[in-house]
Amino acid sequence: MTTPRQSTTRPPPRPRRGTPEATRARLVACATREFARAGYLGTDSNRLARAAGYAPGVFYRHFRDKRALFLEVYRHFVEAEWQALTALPPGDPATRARAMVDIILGFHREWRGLRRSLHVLCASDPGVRRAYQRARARQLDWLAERAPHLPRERAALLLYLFERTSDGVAEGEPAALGLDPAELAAALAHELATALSPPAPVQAPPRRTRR
Amino acid sequence: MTTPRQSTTRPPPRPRRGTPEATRARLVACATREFARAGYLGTDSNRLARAAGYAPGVFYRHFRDKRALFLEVYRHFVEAEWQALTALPPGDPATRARAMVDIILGFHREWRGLRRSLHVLCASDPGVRRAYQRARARQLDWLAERAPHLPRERAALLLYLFERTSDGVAEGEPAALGLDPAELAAALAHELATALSPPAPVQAPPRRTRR
Amino acid sequence: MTTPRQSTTRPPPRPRRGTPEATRARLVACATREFARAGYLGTDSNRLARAAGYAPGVFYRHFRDKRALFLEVYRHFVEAEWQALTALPPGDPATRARAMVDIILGFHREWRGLRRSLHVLCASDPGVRRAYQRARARQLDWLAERAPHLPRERAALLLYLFERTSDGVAEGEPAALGLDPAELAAALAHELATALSPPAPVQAPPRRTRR
Amino acid sequence: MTTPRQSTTRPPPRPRRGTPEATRARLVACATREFARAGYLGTDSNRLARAAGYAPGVFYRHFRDKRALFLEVYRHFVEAEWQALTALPPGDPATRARAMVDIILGFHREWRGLRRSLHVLCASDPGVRRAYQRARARQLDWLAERAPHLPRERAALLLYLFERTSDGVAEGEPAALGLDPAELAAALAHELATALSPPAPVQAPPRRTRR
DNA sequence: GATGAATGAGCATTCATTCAT
DNA sequence: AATGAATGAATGCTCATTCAT
Repeated sequence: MTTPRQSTTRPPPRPRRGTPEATRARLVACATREFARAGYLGTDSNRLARAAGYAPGVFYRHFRDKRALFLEVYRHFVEAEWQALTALPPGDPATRARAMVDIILGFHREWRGLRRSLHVLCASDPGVRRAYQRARARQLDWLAERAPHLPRERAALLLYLFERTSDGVAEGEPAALGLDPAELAAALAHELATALSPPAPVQAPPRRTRR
Repeated sequence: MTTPRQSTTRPPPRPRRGTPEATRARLVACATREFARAGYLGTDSNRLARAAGYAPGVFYRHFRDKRALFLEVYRHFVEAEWQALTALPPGDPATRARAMVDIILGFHREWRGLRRSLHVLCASDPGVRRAYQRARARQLDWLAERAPHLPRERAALLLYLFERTSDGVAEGEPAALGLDPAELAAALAHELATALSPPAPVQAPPRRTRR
Repeated sequence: MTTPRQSTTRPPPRPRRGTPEATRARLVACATREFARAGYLGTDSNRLARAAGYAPGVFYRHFRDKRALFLEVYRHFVEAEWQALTALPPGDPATRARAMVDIILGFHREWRGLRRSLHVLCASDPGVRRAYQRARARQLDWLAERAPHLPRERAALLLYLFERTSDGVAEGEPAALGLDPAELAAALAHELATALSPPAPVQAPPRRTRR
Repeated sequence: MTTPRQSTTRPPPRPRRGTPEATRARLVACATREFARAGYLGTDSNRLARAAGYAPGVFYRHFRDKRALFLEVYRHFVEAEWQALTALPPGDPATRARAMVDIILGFHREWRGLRRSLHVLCASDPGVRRAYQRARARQLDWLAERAPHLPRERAALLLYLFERTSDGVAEGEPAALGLDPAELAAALAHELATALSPPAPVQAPPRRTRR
């Protein structure tokens, strides 16, 4: 999942008594595709194992249950997005912000099915909710570090805004709302650039420091 | 559902040969509680009927399936929130914005369980997704009318921001993120007031790059 | 059901507090159509009442249960076929036999759906089985009277042959078996004519008593 | 089902991780008993699995649904009857005919419950109807081959006569009709012997109008 | 007599999970 | 480690029948 390309991968090469790590990795990789395609509720654990070329029982030797596998998949997703974002070369805030927006929107669009599954599980499983919130906290810490002048609450709003908007765009909501997705992306980039910019340099005349 | 008070109502008074409308209403009311309590996936149609004091078969006389009932419940929720918001007395933008934020946060907190169910369904049922997007479009239209100077894209961002933040606050995420919910609410109110205010009065010279 | 014509009858005129007999008759008439159309298992008792323009409860005021209604319908069917057969004008055996075959085949074809329902019920309900056997005994008595020279066992075989063949033809089995329905009908008529004919008048020399 | 003996077998020995074939076979065997005992409508897939000593889920690993299992059972029945008939030693027509009648009557009596189920399904399920007609066509072909002088239509009548009469005898209809089952069987055997006999040996000049 | 809301046992089917092999 | 047959609780839904109005 290093790349969001939803490769039309052929049936996996097939293992045969591999290392636990390899088996686990294969399960995670295939589950990612399955969850993205059919959703968490639409995939049964037998299929998950079969998709990776294993018998049903293998699944439970490597994961406590279906949820645990999903959490692993989610972790990978977060990690991949993270990598993509932090791999960005330095540059002026506007350019960087734009690039980040594109990455984020791309991830959300590409892995829409996974995001849906995440919503289902966050809404129905406290454990996943916690894992999700942990990831969120990590993002917030990162953002706070990058923009020390930004109040933590405002940073949180920014994250929320990004998350919800990205999901909405990925789901095609702009069309349903009569909006231009490109405009939405631009507005998002603008918000991010503003937030990441140094606090408004010098003699900001009246109180309009806000953002 | 005129009030978000989640009354810990005891087993419903119990009917006995009521009108179809009354039965339907009772099913909707009890289902609201059940969905809020146990979640969409945590109840089945039999239980929903029993919760309202009926036998399982009754359910299918009034609703095609569980989803149809949920949509009805959701419609009620949207309507109630709507009523509460539009019932607000006029006043200066800041005060109004604050009141609106409180209403919205209140609804989301009170009906957290319902919101979770909504997320589950939006993520797994295209039909509910559509219904949800319709409600969203309606809100956007309303906002656009109230703040004609606000570009539609910005209005959409505002809605997204509100929705996600409200859900987050309702879920207790601020604590997990080391944030002060009151601060978050204040920031939200500030955004709303700004958006609803007339477009920046006079000779705002150069720096008004706002976003 | 005096005539097998499957009239595309419009929705019944609708009653309103009629005599018990009229209601009962209406239920029987409409049930005949419904059973013929959707089969016994494919028709639920509510629909049966509704088809006749009544509420579900009415049904049980006039019939003990669905089965009882079917028995009534069956009785009508038997009666109608009977009437048609006994209404035939006298004539030479061959002509009469042919006419009878045509009547019987017509009835079975027209009321194929009803026959199917009869098979379902005969096979699963001892009560219906008994009613059916009673009707059969009556036919046998009639035949025995008409052809006194015919051993009762042979008469029974003739009845069985007619019943099964007529059902088969009505179901379109000849096509599936590579047979000509007309030939089948002719053969049937031949059997009947032979059976009804006086015992082979004169000096039948060898043992070729065959029928 | 090699023998029609309806052994009053006790609860099956019980398996424990058998091969799919063995499980399937066990399901078929037990379903045969269940269908014969309680009828097709009188059992459900859960019961069928339990009767074979399995949990409900097992059923669906081996059969699409109850109907598919029944078709399998029916196939076995047809096959068994077939085997019994074709295993008959050669001999003179009359003796052979008598033996065949006895076999057929025996099968129908022994598996009366199965035959009832077949009637139910033929009358309510087009798919089973087709399977049934295919079996019928096969029998007809066989008969046509054995008795090449017999017009196909007459052969069909013979099959129909046998089927219906055998079912009737198995159901005890002779008693209800005041008939002697032995006589019926004899008459049946006579018909068969005649049909199977070579076409009337020598100089039968005029009277052979019989088809 | 007629109504139709309500009943509730029943049924086909699924699927996460276990465990003997 | 891997297999896959087996589990069984759970779920959505139907429909013959009842009975309060």
